[in-house]
Amino acid sequence: MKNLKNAPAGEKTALIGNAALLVQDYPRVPLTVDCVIFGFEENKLKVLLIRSDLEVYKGKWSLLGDVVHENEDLDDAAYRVLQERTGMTNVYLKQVHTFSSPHRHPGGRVVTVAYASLLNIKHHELCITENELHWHNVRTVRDMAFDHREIIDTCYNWLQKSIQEHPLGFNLLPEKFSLRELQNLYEAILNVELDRRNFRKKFFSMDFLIDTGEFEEDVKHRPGKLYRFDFAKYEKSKRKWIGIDF
Amino acid sequence: MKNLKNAPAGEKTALIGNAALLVQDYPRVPLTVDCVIFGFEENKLKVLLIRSDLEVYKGKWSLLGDVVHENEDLDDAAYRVLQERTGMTNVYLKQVHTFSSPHRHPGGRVVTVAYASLLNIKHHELCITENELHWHNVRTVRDMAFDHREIIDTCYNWLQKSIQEHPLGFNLLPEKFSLRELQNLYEAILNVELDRRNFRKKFFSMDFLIDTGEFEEDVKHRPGKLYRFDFAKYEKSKRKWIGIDF
DNA sequence: AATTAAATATGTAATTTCTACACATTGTTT
DNA sequence: AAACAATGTGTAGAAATTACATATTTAATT
Repeated sequence: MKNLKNAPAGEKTALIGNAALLVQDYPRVPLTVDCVIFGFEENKLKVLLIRSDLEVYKGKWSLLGDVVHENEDLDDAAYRVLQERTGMTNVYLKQVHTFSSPHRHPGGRVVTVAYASLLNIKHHELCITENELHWHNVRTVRDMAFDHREIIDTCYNWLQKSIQEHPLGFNLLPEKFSLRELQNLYEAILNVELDRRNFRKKFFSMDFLIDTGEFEEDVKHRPGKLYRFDFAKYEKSKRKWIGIDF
Repeated sequence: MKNLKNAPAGEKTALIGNAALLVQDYPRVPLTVDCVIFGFEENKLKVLLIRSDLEVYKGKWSLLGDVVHENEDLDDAAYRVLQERTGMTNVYLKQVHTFSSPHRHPGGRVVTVAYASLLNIKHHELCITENELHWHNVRTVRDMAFDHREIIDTCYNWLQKSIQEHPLGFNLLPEKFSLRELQNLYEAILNVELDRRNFRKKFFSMDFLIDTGEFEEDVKHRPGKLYRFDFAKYEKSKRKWIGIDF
């Protein structure tokens, strides 16, 4: 945050009185946000993409992004993109990483801040009709514009790590869900198979699941119990976790 | 990464042929990097700070930072700052978070990307004489310029989490270290007291410590064995860790 | 109505990891 | 030689993880 040009080493340098003048001379770069919007449907982790509108990326898929406005906080910009594209507010949104490779954008230097957001596909109407807005399989989607495949990979890694430490996954499920749905979610995101019995044991022992007394409907087998996640209890209990392990 | 002004909804929009023209119209912001340089000495976690050279922050402490140059990658910028200030290269450096509050800089909007870096104070001569460059206690240092206290907090949280999952701590120690030094490091960073016997057991069971056959010198008690960390073995063994827990 | 199929629901034993603690060893200092 | 201080090691109980089997409930089938 500081740099004194032409300040001879060792010489006592005067303080800078006018900070605005200093900043005026700083190089400026175009700054954007890109949202990696994760959803969950048909037991697959999905990501929301749109067709690129750049000629050089014709036919390729692109994240939902936009330029950051003057004096706009990055979080605000990300929420704005989300609101504009999905109509949703109050969803989970998290800054993950900033990408700055000088040639990542064919139009010249553009730095972008990647946000991950998780939302329940069912709660969501793809109301915006411009371009083609689609859910894609996170692991298999190819033909991405820019460095967006790399951005998705980074955010997907972040997601895999985070859902093991925080109850983020519930943002991808309906408010009431069966244990099978929960397990499917974890298996899809972590890309592993888990033992059903141990999975249930683990979640019940954490004691954040509330039995709603209701059952699944419209399933062609024995309906499972529906649960809600007790966010209030979780918030109160947040424990500090010490466990060196690598 | 895309936004079409004045595109009537539903209307088929033409592809953009000239990406450079598009980017030309993007708003631009001053972009800096700030390095949170952690060190370890006298069993305390330290952070390297310099006096702010802004009049409004007279007497306050500031992180080591600089503007990002044209077409410069952020990682490169952070390494450059580190090199310029400490003369060190090949040290651990990691992007942690980007801070963008519109009024975080008194000179106007400046977005900064925070990097954390860990280095061994002994390997390091504070050769740069301009301003006052000092190591400060991470948890107690106050009177910080800008939002640098918040940036340090964020990076410190990142560090606490990371040293439990990755062998980063060894970058803060001499190449050969005693188990007591290692434990002191963990206790200082995590701000807890650990059981000596269980700590040793844990590290030995991970099996990444190489007994050098050498012993501490110049200690006024029974010298402890000196170990090295087996980075090569660690790299080969990186295990994928599945453990849902919150 | 009885049978089959499929998924839910639950229990238990063996293993591993974590935790709390006690004692012997080695080198320094008095 | 004795006292001291820190290193080095072991063990028993608790807790968490893992692997695996059987009963239950509902829908679909005969």
